[in-house]
Amino acid sequence: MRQPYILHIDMDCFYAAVEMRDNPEIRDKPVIIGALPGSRGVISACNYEARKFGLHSAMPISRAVKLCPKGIYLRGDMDKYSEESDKIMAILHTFTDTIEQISVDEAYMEVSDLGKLFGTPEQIAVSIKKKIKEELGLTASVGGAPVRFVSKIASDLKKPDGLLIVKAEEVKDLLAPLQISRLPGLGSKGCERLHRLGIRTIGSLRKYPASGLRAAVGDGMAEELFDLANGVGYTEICTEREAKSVSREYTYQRDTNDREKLRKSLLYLTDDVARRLRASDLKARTVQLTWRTIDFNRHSRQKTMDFETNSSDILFQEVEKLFLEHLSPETYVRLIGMGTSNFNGEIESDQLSLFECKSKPDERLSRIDTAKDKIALKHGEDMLKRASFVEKNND
DNA sequence: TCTGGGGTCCTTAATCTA
DNA sequence: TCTGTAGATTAAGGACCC
Repeated sequence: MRQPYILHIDMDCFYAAVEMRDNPEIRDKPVIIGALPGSRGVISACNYEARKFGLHSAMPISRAVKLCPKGIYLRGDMDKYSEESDKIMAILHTFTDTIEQISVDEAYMEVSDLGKLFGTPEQIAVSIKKKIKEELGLTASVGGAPVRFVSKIASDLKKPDGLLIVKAEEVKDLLAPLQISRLPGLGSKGCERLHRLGIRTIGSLRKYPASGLRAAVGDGMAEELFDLANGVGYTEICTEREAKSVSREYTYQRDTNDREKLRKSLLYLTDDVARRLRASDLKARTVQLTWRTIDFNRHSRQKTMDFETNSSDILFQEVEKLFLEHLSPETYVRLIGMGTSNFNGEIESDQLSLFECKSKPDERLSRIDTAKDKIALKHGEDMLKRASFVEKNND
């Protein structure tokens, strides 16, 4: 049987790198992409200059500003990054179609069959890096291994602009000294549990008595951890992935229990989700209302309908029912969101739902109070801009 | 002190159904 | 028809990932 070999391609601080390429004057400064100072939010990406100040992705922006007040803070331009991402994927597709895109800046590719055409995995990795650099002015780190998660660890170990090719017989030695947090699926909670057992490195996990680990984390989890520690993991590349849910959420700048404001936000969010469902030719059976209370706890209520839809009106009716039923007027909310899932059924795109046929566009828009909102909705402006507009005007 | 947004998958409990 | 049970499905929340 053919031995798989997988490359993991990961762009270096992607959003920040695109901005630095397009604005050379900020190249040597700390560049932070994410929420703007003064607002609620976190860092999406930052460059290595910013990291020197202790900044990292997911850090609250308020903390980032304290650590690095003179940084260049940018909201970021997802459309631009998405275009760049398409170009990167196009470069990867010049080598093979066995590619699994994980996010805008990351992908796995299977290269074991490409020897005759493009050379060894190392030669392919070098070519990919060179092409991305020459054609897009960006750097990528590439890791290679017979197993997916090891290729990812490899690319990560050599960041930025790195390359590490791991042979099958080298996998165990590479993993042994690394922290268990490098393993996929082990986040802060999982690591804490293992740390309590005295397990800190992947090597020590490998040597831990099986019975003890089973008792601590359960049979299934223990088996999976042993596999990972021994370099055993997924090798399949999934070239096509179907969405299982589509959702949208919004965090208020100030916590609120204003029913009309919450309802209006839900309407915007639902309309956005429904639009995306229609664009993807999807219809959902399950509707979910999500909210975050001031203690930062998340809550959700969902309902599965006996029919499927992508109609804004019907989805809003359902999510509004959940809202009225489960979110008490006394509850202060910091985030509200709606989601859809359960896309099982066959799509008949020419079959509009009964409700949608009956509902004229202007009737839908009449739910929204201001003329400005109507224009925004018609022109498909970004939902968050609209939501913050409503927020400002309601405050 | 402060903690986004959009996802996936897993666990657990409750409910439904054969 | 009643009861118990096992398995499937649904709902809610937790953990994780980028």
